[in-house]
Amino acid sequence: MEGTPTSRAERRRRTEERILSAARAIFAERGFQRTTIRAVAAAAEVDPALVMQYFGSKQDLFDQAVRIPSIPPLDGELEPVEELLGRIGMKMGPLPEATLAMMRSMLTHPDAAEEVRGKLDGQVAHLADAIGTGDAELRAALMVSTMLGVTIAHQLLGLTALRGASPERIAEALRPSLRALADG
Amino acid sequence: MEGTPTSRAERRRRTEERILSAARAIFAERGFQRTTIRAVAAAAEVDPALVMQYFGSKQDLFDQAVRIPSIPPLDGELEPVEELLGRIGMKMGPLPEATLAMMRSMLTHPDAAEEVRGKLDGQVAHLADAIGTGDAELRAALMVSTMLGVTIAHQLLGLTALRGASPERIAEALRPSLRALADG
DNA sequence: CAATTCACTCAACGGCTGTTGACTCAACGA
DNA sequence: TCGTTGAGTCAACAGCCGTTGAGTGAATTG
Repeated sequence: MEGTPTSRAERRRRTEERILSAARAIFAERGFQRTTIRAVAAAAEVDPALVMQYFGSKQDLFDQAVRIPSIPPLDGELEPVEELLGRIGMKMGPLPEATLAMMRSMLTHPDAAEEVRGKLDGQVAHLADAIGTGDAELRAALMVSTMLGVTIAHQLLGLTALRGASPERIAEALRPSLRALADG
Repeated sequence: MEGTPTSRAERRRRTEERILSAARAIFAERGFQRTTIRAVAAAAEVDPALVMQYFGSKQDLFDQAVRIPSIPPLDGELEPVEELLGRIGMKMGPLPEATLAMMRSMLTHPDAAEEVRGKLDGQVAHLADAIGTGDAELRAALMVSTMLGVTIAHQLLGLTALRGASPERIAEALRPSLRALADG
């Protein structure tokens, strides 16, 4: 009926995306070590060997599945602290699976640890520039660490007191705390 | 020369402690999954089978090595927020290896996750009582999450900006932020 | 001293894992 | 139409892991 609904290139594209999607989900749920090529393949309804053939190794699969689009934080235009405080809510909402996978693995997978550390160091430097005064770097690091801790407690650990709270309420309650760090 | 420097009971006690110590160190450094009975045995200079014989299973070894003395938080006497803020410094200093092992594993080992979640929930409830007003539980949870985040960033991830900072400086910089959460 | 207990070792099993190479067969190009 | 490409499968290998059971020899007990 249709003229080739499944070209070879199309099929390949879709299968690759199915594998990447399954990988993201399972990496986010179980972390790097406990994620199995076989489990990813099963979730993608594909033979395990195909995953290897397409992505080379488990580590390569992790790299490609979990690579974050990495929206550069508006380089050049120095985002003021105020606007960052306004964005808190977004960071509390449902995060991309790639980010969750990274965070899930960062304490037990050295590569993930280095990747996250690098990204956080970048955020710290960016924030410290916007703050400027005295021990800006330390306070910026504490702001980033705070966001990290709340995200972990909320999304990864599921602290009881946070499980029912909406991103907006969390962001609102958190704002004075972060402002106290941003100022002196 | 000496009269029985090594009684049977003594030898056993020391060997057990050697195994537990090695287990704590490796669990803290690599987390549950990546820790090998063989690696623990090697570090304790003992046959892997002996670890099994003494502790039953890897999970049991983890439980016993990582069990925290669990100083009850002075039940009965409601510790005021002020005193807790004073204790921040201690929590930033070198933590017991058992605690580090627990934290290292909490994102990838369900049992560790539940244990940590339970402990943190307890701290939240305790703190919320001391706060009292309005949405005390949410703000208490954010205080605990902040401490968690800073500890992770400092001890487990090694954020560059935090690596050179003394516990006292971190505690001092953090205090206004936590006070903002404790008040309205 | 003889019998027993027990700390400790040795060698192996069975399962799971990442990874590989040979194979099948439908889509493709000439 | 026919040879080639390439998506996808199948079966297996090799290594590591938790765990086990039989064994050894020194400390203990009577």
